[in-house]
Amino acid sequence: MTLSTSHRQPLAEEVTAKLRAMIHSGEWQLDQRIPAEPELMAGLGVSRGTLREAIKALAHSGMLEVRRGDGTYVRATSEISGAARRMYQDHTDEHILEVRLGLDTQAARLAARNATADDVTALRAVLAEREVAWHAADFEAWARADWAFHARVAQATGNPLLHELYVSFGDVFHQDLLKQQRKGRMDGLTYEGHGALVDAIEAHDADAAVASVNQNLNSCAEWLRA
Amino acid sequence: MTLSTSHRQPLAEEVTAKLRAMIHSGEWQLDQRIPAEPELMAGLGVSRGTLREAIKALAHSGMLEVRRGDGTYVRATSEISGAARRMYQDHTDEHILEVRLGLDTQAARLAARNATADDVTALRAVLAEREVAWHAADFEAWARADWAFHARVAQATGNPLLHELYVSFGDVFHQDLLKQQRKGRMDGLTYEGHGALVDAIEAHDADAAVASVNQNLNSCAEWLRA
DNA sequence: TAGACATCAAACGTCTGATGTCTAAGCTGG
DNA sequence: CCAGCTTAGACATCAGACGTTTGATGTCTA
Repeated sequence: MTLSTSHRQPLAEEVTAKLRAMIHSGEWQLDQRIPAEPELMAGLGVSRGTLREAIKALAHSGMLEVRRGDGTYVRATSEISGAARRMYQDHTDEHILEVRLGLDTQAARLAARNATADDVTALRAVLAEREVAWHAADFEAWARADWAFHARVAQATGNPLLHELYVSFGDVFHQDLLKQQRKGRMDGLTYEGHGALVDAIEAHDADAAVASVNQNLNSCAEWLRA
Repeated sequence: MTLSTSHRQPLAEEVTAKLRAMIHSGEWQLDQRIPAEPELMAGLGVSRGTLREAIKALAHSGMLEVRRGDGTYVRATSEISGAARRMYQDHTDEHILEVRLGLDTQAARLAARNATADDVTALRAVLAEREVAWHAADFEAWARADWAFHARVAQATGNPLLHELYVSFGDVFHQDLLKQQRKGRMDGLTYEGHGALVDAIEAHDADAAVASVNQNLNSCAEWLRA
């Protein structure tokens, strides 16, 4: 804590926090339109200007999209994923994948070092969900479970920052997966490999975990280039 | 502009962009107080509400700090470094270092694959600066050169996203290094190692580059724990 | 003279009301 | 059934006023 903020928090900040909480808690779902300004004014007991400052702040960070004449929509569930959205806009899939590979590798290494038995159990459970969705050809459920697996690995590292990054980037990556599917090029290339990763984590074998991730994502990179 | 803005961009967005440009261009320096709202209103030709929305957006992203009764100050030079500032506030040095290790490793691997002769030349130049600063006991210059080296490695990867991340996080990491120095525990542990990394990059030896980074940052991690 | 206190101007925080502009949906006539 | 028009609702912007906080200045006292 560098600055001792003796000055009390402005009202607009509180309102921003409340709106963020509404989104994060899921009360306002993704892509849903939130109530109009007058209604929110009444509900929160603040003036238009204050409310608009709060909304604009969240809009600027990418969580909300304000459509003039229409309404305001939830576009992301956290600030970081808002940044991720812009990231996706400005960079190619391959470059993003390279950065992800760096994080995935490190996550695998740390998870192998720090994962508990509960972590391993949870990982296998998510993997089972993923398999069920695969066989049911429910692509959306599969993508969700796939990302949940990666996020769970990050959680198993015991590094909250890494976990936060994965959770926050989740909906953007998820959306990207869906986009890939629309290209009609989703064969089962990442179907295997995750099981080996869990085995390596359970055995606390960091090298094997890293190797598993490398193999998995390298093939994914080739697939992107194809 | 990637998104087809069928709807015209709101005025407040334009103002936000102008303010951001003022900061990014260096016209408003770090920690400097920007002109008061009435003055900006006149200069930009917008009403106070519109101006305040723009300011608040930047404040929320961490670039500006608005101090009631005093004025508004520049606190970061980009949105990402604003996010980095908050990241530093919420997580321990060790966890941040773990994430950085993941990125540094990947940067080294990709730089070894993609670096050009010019990249290598530039890297050696930065390293020379760093050494000069070290012998001159100019810690600030050393920290700046050290980070410039890492950023240059990221640039050599040919991955603009990775480069952007390093550049944007620069001032925050730089500040962190200075904080470490204040703890009075800055011995020359990272003095060596970077030379070996450049050699590996020049030889396009990815494994050696990764090994160099691992050794370097692992010792750094131990130093943090000490 | 040095420190504590009172005062003031500047700057941001918030509220209110009015008006402009855009969007999506409903209506209408063919 | 559809194309074009109309309209209600929603956000965008402006203007003015007043409240609250802060930093600086001046003044008084020990």
